[in-house]
Amino acid sequence: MATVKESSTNQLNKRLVTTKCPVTFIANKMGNRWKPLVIRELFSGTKRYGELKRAIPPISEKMLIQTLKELEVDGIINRKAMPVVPPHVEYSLTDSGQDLEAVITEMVKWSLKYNIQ
Amino acid sequence: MATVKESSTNQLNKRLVTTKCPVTFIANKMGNRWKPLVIRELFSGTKRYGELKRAIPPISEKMLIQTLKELEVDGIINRKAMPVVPPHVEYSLTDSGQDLEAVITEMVKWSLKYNIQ
DNA sequence: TCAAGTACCTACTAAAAAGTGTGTATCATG
DNA sequence: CATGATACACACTTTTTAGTAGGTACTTGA
Repeated sequence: MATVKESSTNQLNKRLVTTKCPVTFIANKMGNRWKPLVIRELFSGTKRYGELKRAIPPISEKMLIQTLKELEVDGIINRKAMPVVPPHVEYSLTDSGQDLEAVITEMVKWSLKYNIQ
Repeated sequence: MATVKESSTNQLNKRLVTTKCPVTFIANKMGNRWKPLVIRELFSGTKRYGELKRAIPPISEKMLIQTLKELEVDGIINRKAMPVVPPHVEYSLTDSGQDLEAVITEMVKWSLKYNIQ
């Protein structure tokens, strides 16, 4: 789903830093272009794939599922697929996903204080 | 220092997301491979370029100055150059840099709770 | 029977981030 | 007179991330 060269210095440093630095550890879980937006949507409750898509218009379908898959693998969200047709899939936050709210709250505070635009 | 194509969808989305999402806003300031490590070093006080380099062995000189420059541009750190030779440059956190400690504290809490390794 | 809606998958390309390697000026020291 | 230490600068390559553009299966409704 994204080929990674395990032996590169980039990967070595990434692993090194991730295991030594809690900030990087969490950043790898929630810190890319779309993850925070998806997480925020799920703070207000369980959502379907299509609902997330409509809630975040500029995201492409590829980036949306990619983001959802990574969040699922990292245990931040749950995926519940109903065996019906047309498909019906629901996403929700896990406990660790919910616990991100405290972190995000602090980030929002800082951003409001220093975001001048 | 890193050529960016302003017209790309990537950049459009980056700007869009950065202005709409406080998490992304702050992530752009402190969320890459080396920034958190540099910031952490500076939590314990002013440091010289060479001290930072020795404190974070795997970082390359290019990545270190690049990181320092970005942090300076973003107002997270101060750079104080003494007009002596050999050069003597000191880096320290600004107020907004200091204020990152609350954010980082929450991140550390989450990481300690969910970092299983 | 043809289009629309569901939740994806896959190959590909463009762009950005990270890393490598070399070079700079000035002085002190051996 | 060469070497080391200081704090960088710059061109370049590698690796990763983001985005584009197609396609899938099944069913309902017109």
